[in-house]
Amino acid sequence: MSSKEQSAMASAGSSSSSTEISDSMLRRMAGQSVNKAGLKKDQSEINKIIAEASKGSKFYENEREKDEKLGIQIMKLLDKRDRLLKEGVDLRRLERECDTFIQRIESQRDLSQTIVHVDMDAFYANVELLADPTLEGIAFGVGTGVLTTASYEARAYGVRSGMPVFVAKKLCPHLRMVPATFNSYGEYSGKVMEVFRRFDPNMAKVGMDEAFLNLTTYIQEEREKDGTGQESENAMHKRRERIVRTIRETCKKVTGLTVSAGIAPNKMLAKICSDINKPNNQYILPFTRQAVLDFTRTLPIRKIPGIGRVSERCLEALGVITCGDIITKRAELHLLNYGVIELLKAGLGATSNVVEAGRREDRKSVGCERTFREKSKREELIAIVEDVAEELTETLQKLEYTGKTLSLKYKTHDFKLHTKSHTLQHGEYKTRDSIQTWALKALEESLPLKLRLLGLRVNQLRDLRKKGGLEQYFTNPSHSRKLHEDDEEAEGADFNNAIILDSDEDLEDSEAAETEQVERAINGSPFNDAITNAASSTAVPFASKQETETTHHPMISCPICSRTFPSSTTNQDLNAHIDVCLSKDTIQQLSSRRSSPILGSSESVSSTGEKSVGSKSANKRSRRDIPTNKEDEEDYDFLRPPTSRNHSTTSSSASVSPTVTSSGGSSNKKSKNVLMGTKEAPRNPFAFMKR
DNA sequence: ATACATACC
DNA sequence: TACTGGTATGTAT
Repeated sequence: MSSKEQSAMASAGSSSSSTEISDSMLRRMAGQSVNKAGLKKDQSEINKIIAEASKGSKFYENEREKDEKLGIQIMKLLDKRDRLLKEGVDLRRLERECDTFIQRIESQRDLSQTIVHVDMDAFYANVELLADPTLEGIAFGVGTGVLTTASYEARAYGVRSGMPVFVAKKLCPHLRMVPATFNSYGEYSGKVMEVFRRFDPNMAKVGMDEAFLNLTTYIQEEREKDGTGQESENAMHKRRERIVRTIRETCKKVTGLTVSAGIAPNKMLAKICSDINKPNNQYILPFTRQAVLDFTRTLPIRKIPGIGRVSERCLEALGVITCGDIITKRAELHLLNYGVIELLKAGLGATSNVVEAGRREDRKSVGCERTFREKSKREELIAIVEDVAEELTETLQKLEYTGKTLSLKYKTHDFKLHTKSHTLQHGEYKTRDSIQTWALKALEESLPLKLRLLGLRVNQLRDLRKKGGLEQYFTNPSHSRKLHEDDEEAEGADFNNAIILDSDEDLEDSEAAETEQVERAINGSPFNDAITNAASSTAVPFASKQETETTHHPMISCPICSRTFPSSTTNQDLNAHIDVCLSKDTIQQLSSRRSSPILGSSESVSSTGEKSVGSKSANKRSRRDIPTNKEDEEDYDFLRPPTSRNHSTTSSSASVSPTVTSSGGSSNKKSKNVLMGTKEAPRNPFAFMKR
């Protein structure tokens, strides 16, 4: 048994002598933003204080249980791996399969787009600072009960967003707390987003305080104005840096708030880079394949968006700590069915560079929930559900959606989450009554209960602003429409009327469902072909998409070493070359000699983190403060995880490189991404844990 | 279709 | 004493 397994056993088993807190628990209690943050104090000391402070609480007990379960899952995972290996699975074959994935990913690596991630520094805290200058230089937090943000002075003590106030006070006894004022954040957010839009009208907002920009078009236009022709890579580098500095200075001038930024050829890298020189600074990654690979090789996997605490632990158990390890351990990851392709893309730093504004049609659900002090009286719980239902109804009406399925969520006193949902066959949730009726029924059949949270959410939405019927397919093909254009008077509408008029009816026209089928029909899945080909040991087509689709080169070139071959070269020969090339070049470069464990703490990559959390304050919240300003209308402008989209292809403003379209023509019902991507294998750690 | 888990801001 | 709220997406059944 390896030492890895032993340590997995140790953390899974009963590591609870009454004084000892297991390593994983220490990390778990440290909270989600810990890895992103730079720390002045010794982190392990801080972690101990945090865990010690909440030990014995129901919250802690629940976390400990989850931690234990995870440990067991991880053991099963390792068992499964060992069993498969003992059964003589052909690791070499899996490795070769992965190598064709790598080759494919490399062939589509796109360095032509200038992607920027802009991220406001300690957003809520700095807005509060503007309103109250006495907070200057002071360790303070924003929020009540739980911190949504901590000032940089507070962070020096290990105080983090998402941390309960009482724990934060243990770390920093003189911590001052100020309540959150969400309306003002919305106003400032609107102002900075406006600034960002000047540089990329198609900017993708990510929550209140960050955004992705594609500066490619802006840069090109600026160069045309200058009369600058072709530029050296060095000149481009300087130009990118200068423009981003201008963006940040403009934000500061307009709002008084500081911004940090990351500049890179795709979203994942840009996002990671925006953290490096935080606060109030920027970081640019050179736009070369080599620089990207050097950067990712030692990058801790936890930095990859979508890899959270749980995935981190699973991967760690497999010996995958850095992105470089993903390449080294690719065969094992593939063996365990752990979304290798997505991991490889991240590991190679070749992820999506598509920046587009969120569209209204993208919204999938609308919900509302609240936390309160433990309650178990039937009448009290009913009153809360009624209240939540009322608020949800108003939100739905304001946003102009109805939905087919409704779910009730509740958290018991011991922090266990439960959901119940119901979908209407012939009608839609639309009125307060229709929502309340089912919600109350669902609650009552679960009673008696001791609860601390109740929430309702509507799924399977129908957009009331979108025309139903067939004409939608002929008129405005969804993409070109932007948000602002059609929501002028959204806030002026009178919904009380609607409530009365619709009273209790569920029956609504439900014809708008065909859309998905249309979308499915045009989805191709090039990667499926790759998988199929690899599995049947057929050679992978060698040329990149550009080559196959936009031109007809008589020669085929290796995307790794750029060597060219006559088109008559057989697939077998080509594959042989790939093997050699990959093992020589990419793989050696990527596999860290020995993934140095020092990286985790010596922080070559991160420095400070932040992240505002939450939006509405808990408990008491009048229905009147439903957002009403224009930026709030944009709340559906959320982020798709950068790694879940595929790169290259049209980024709306990409005029620099030729547009590339999907090549694989195969059909795959699961794929959602028209651009090129399939979802690929899932990244969920439990996918490969079953049985 | 439903329930639950993970992740992000 | 004390641990948010809103959204997405994936898996299991």
